[in-house]
Amino acid sequence: MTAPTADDRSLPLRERKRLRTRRALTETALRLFTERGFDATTLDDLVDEAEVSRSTFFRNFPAKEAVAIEAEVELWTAYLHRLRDRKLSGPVLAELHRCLADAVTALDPGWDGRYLATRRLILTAPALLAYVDHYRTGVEDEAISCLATALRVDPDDLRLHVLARLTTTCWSVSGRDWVRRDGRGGRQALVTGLARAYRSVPESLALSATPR
Amino acid sequence: MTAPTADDRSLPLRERKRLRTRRALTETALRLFTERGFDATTLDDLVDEAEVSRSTFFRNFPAKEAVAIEAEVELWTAYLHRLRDRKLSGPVLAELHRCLADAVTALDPGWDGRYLATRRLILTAPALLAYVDHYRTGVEDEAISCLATALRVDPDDLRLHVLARLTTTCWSVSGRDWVRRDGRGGRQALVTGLARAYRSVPESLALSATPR
DNA sequence: CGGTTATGTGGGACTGAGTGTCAGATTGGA
DNA sequence: TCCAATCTGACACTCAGTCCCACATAACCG
Repeated sequence: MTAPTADDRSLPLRERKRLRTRRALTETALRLFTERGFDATTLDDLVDEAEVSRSTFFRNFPAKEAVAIEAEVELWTAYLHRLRDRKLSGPVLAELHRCLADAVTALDPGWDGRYLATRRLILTAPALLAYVDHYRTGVEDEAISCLATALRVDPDDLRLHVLARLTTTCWSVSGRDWVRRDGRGGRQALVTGLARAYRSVPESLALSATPR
Repeated sequence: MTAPTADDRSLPLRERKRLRTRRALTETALRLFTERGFDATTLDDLVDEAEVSRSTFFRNFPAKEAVAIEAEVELWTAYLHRLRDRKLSGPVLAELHRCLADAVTALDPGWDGRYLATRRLILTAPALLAYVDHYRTGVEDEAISCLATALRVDPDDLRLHVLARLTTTCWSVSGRDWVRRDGRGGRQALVTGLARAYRSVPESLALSATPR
């Protein structure tokens, strides 16, 4: 489950190079965007600093925004991966929770810092926020199709949509909280917060307004 | 609740003109995008056909995508409007449902056709889909802040996030279904489908996988 | 090992969205 | 009727993203 690193000798040379440039780009991007701002940093600045061509950039990332949210992508990729592999049994919401929590736990040690940087960046750049919103929708769709297959249910079944969105909602709220505390408590605190979020889901439907 | 039309004599002339150009732009846009495709239609094509300048376009819409999803905006604007005005009492999810259903019902008669055209367009243009995803997130955030104020609850309370997202989820599924049937059954069918969606929300949490 | 093929890279030209500015027109008010 | 506020059109500019082609380098095979 560990992501292949650029110096993994088992990979063909070409693949290793690709990973190296990818990593160079994400690192440089996070640094430049943080220092100068997302909008103020042009793609030319970035590829210049990372010493690759614009062509190469677009062969690795579909858009300027994409290189800034690698940490987000790593998380959801791991989540979907687990969801696909897992034999589901029992309440589905709990299964989704488990997949997400496991995914978070297994991410490489440097992820925390990268994710914090990414989230902070997003707070300053509307374009990034829009990009993440749409990206997560894609993740939800993937999750729905996984579930539909695994449970042998119509992909249009509302229940799947609700469950898939609940997962991103729980993440969104607990993740934001974690970032607000600057990641204090580390991975453990994040997982704990996530669990609390999932626990309070059932209360949501019961929420009632008392007219004053 | 009826949107002001371009020939409402009670409005100052300036405002009437503004509405007229807005309407010209949305109508032309929907037509051109449908005929030639969203990507294949340039902004110059559009403003040329609508007989306004590019400057005027960007004074009315923040992006090319925005002019294509006016029907979507009308819906959610009406929803949020009702949500703000309404005195909430009882189960909040039911209240949200009521706001949305009322909003749909009250929209002007031409809305059906415009919305169908918009949704079909979105199926063909990824950029539009991304734009709508992000737009709806904004609506959810607005709804959350409304609810937080009305219920005197922390805006970070997960329950509000869940409720706000459930609303867009229910809409998304029932709306897609309605569009797939080419809007057959009209507004009434849409509202009925929406009600069914809301009804099946509680079952979602209970959904359980039976290992085979 | 040497030669061939496939794949990746850099460079440059091009399109089109979105922004800023400014002079001129149009509206609202006195 | 005249003035001030506001809106419009036109133009120049930046930058993201696409396309294409010559060249290099890795992978494969005899």
